[in-house]
Amino acid sequence: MASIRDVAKAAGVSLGTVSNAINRPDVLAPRTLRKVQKVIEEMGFVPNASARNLRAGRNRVIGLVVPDISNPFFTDLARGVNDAAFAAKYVVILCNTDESTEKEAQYLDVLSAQNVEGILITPARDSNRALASVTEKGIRLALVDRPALGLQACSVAVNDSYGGSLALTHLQELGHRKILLLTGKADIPQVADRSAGITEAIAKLSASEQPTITELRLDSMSAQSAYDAIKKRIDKDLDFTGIICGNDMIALGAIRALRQSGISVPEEVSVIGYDDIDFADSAAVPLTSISQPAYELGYAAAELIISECENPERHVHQRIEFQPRLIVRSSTAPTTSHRATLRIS
Amino acid sequence: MASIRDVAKAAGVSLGTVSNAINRPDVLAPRTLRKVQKVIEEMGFVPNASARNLRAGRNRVIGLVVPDISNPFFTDLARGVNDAAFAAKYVVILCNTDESTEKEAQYLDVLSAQNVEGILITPARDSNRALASVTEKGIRLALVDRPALGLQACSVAVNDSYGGSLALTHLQELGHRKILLLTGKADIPQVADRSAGITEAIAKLSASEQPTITELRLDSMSAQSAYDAIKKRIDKDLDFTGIICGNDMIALGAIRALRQSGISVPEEVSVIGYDDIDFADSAAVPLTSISQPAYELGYAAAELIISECENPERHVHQRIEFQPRLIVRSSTAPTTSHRATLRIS
DNA sequence: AATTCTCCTTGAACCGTTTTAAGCAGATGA
DNA sequence: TCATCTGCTTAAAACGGTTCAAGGAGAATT
Repeated sequence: MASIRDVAKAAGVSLGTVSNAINRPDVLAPRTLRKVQKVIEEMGFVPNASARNLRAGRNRVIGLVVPDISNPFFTDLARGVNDAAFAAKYVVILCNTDESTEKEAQYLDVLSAQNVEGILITPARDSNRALASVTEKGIRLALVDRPALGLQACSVAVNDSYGGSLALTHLQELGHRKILLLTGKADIPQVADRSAGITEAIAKLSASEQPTITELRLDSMSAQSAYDAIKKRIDKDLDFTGIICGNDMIALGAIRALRQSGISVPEEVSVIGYDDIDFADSAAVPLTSISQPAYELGYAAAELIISECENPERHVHQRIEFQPRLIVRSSTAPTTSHRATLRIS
Repeated sequence: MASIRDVAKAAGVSLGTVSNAINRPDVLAPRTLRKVQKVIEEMGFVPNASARNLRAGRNRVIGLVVPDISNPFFTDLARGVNDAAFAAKYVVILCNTDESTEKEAQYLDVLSAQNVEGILITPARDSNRALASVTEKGIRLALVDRPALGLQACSVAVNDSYGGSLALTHLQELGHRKILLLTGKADIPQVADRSAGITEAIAKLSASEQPTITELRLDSMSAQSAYDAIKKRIDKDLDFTGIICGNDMIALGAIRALRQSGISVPEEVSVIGYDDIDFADSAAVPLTSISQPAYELGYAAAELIISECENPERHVHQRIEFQPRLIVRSSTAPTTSHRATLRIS
């Protein structure tokens, strides 16, 4: 392992000159610069990041903390983060919390021990205490897909409330009046915001047009648990004509359960997903879904925190909000009664 | 930012004692230990990883270099790596090469600058030179899903040749004699190995039973490029009854193209994917696929490299090989002639 | 020729840890 | 009482860089 001293000796210059050759090539005489660069090249010298960081207090590392990287939304997000980081010569440490507050706290500790410059996080719940202690250690924070409640930090989000209203309005316009909301735990902020958006959208409708909502909370937002929940529900009677799902995996699981019980989608029940994952298009019933710009979200978040790291004094915290879009495919359709109405008019 | 000195001052002991409290609690007198721990707790002191690493030469960071994290195979793999790393209190830097040798080399540079202890890599092509220079810098290497050609390194892989033969044998037994191989560039090792497995499997058959293979190389192993390729191919005539795909995304794209052209799957053409991604089950036509234990692969690879980092002198390089499995769903079926044959006999 | 300026280069301090040899009590044995 | 031992604690030397004040060599000016 060559050190900067070895290079200096080999090039016949002082250690400081080698450092300059690396970090401020312009202060060196061209001849000296070339000479040093040649030696660096020959020896395959790579500056030790730890030593560098120790002195400079910077290391070009950021942490990304997400609930579940297997979820395509976060996969895309992670790619966005990675690409933005790579472009700025930063590096990303990926952390999976599996929605566990405890694991999140542990990862936060590890990241601050690693001295990362910034952390991009989608907090599973309101983990404000843990987050506050991170900022106290001088680590910059950016909240992803979640507003910064009282925290001095940037945030990047998709308008979940609007997303919820998009889904509801779509089903409502197709004539659905009894809607099942199949979603995750209420303490997940995204879940709460979308519910709020749905409630608001309903409030704006005239009384006669207002659908009734039944909520069903899943412990895990996976296809399997949606499948199980719907299977159980169907045994009783079918008290809904439309389902709004917390994500596309849930929608896929629900559709599988419905079809296996002989209930056709979208003829008997319409199902709308969330996230518009790549496979929504190739699913057994191509999914109507709410599309979120996950990649762009990640890219923007990384740019934000990197710019804060590079320019702390000039930085002002900001909030970037993306708008979700409704993508209509084949898993939603007008209700039979609505079709009849249309025919009459 | 509290340093170890601040803690020492506050606790009224020397700096070395604080260090001992952290790293070798047993050498301290119980009273001293408690006193120091209390101060550490109160000040929220976290040792600086850079300084630590600089001195100790270790930093508990490993790099994971994969072609594309959006590919569910690598997503699962990354989870496995992350979980194993987390269990050992390591941290993972994720790198996406997009199959580009150049980006791979850049990431390798960044990782060695970061002084990572080890790198887990699925090299896009034979990038032996770049890899060799990494090992020269004292960074340990483990190859994922790829044997170590001449490199002193551990490797973890799935038997791709066997996977290829599984796919071929399945279609062959269903009566298919004209098979299209829809896969990626020939210089991707996995692609080459599977082709080899297919060729070997064919060689073992009697001449009359041997199917003929047509190969079609896609530039990108994505659903879209498969869709385009099949669309173009169909305009001519249908000179195959079965397709073996390089991965499930390709299979999904191919199926979409076939069905849009009025060709039914599996009645007219059987399609077999590779990877058995989560969505294979929920696809328009549930996919027959070759399942790879991606999570386990990642977990094993991370364990291997971490054990090497912890115990360099006792470590011996090893190769772990996992076996793929055939998962039969609805996208493959006997050919019409084969069904006839079965009926007669 | 002496002075002033420029432009580069150098040496030394410092970043926050770990580690090791040395030091210092208090206890034990002679 | 003095020497030896034992059990903790401490001071100081790395680790490999960055940075900055100070120095030195030419070139330009007087």
